[in-house]
Amino acid sequence: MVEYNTENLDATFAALADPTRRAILEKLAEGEQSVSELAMPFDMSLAAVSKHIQLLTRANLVSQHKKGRVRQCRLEPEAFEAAVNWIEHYRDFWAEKFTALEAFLENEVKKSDMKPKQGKRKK
Amino acid sequence: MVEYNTENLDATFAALADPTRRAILEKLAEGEQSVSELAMPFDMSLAAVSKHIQLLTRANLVSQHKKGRVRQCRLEPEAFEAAVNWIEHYRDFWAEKFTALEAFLENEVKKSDMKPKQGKRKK
DNA sequence: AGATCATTCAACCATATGGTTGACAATTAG
DNA sequence: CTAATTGTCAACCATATGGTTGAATGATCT
Repeated sequence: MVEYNTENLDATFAALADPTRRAILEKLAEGEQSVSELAMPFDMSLAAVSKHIQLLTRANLVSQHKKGRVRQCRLEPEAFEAAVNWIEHYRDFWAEKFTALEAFLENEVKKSDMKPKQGKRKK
Repeated sequence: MVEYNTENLDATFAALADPTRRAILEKLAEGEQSVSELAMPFDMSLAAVSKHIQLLTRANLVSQHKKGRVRQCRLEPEAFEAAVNWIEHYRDFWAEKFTALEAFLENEVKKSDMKPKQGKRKK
C-alpha cells in the first residue's frame, strides 16, 4: 500500500539488533567520536568494535572521515527515519484494528467449540 | 539515561530485519491467519515460514493458538512499542543535536588544515 | 629513517539464519 | 481403522555474526 523506502530496512534493523551497536549509536549522539573512543567502554578488541562500525556504515547509520590518523565517526540518521516510519506506520495501522479485533476474539473464544467453522473476514 | 525495556530489543530488531517476516506482520495486520495462509504468497517451503513464525513468536511479536488442527497466528504488538520507542527517543535526541553539530562540522571542514588540534567538546 | 599510534585486514572459530527435504505428530474426514 | 491435512521436528547445507589474535597499513613524532 504505502511505499516506503524498504531498500535498506534489512540492514538497518539488523544493525539495531545488537546492544553494542545501539550503545555506539547512543555515544555518537553526543557528537563525533573516534573508533578508539567508541571502543573504550566495551570489553572487546578494537577490531571487534571496528567491525561493528563497518556494519553500521554499510547500513548508512554512521559515516567516517579521516582526520589525521584518526577515523572520526558520526551519525547519519536518514536510515533511522526509514526504520521508524516503517514501524510507526504499521503500529498505527494495527492499533486501529486491535479494538475491533480483540472484541472479535473475545467473542470467538467463548463460542469456540459451538461453531467449528468460521468465515474469513477480509478487510 | 532513560531506561527503556531494552530486554527484547535484540530479538525485536532481529525479527524485523527480514523482509519475509515484515511481510508476515503486514499480513497479520489484516487479522488472524493460519500458518498455511501466511505461507501462500511466499516461494518457500512451509517449514521455512514456520521457522520465521517461531522467530517472531520468540520476539513476542506474534502468538499462536490452536484451533483444531490449524495454528492461528495473531499479532502481539507490545514489542513493537519498545522498538519504536527506542528509535524515536534517539531520533528526537539526535535531531536536537544535529543543527548545532552540522554547523560545527561545516565550520571544521573549512578550517580543517589550519587548526590541526581541536578540543573535544563534551556536552 | 625508525618508532609509535590508530585502525583495518586476514584467518580462524563458534553460533545463528535462512533455506531445503523427509519423517513425524495431531487432528479431522471417510 | 485408514487416509488426508496442518504443521513441526531433525538433519543438513551455505552464509552471516560476533568474537579472537597477529600482521599490515597510514599518519605522526622524534
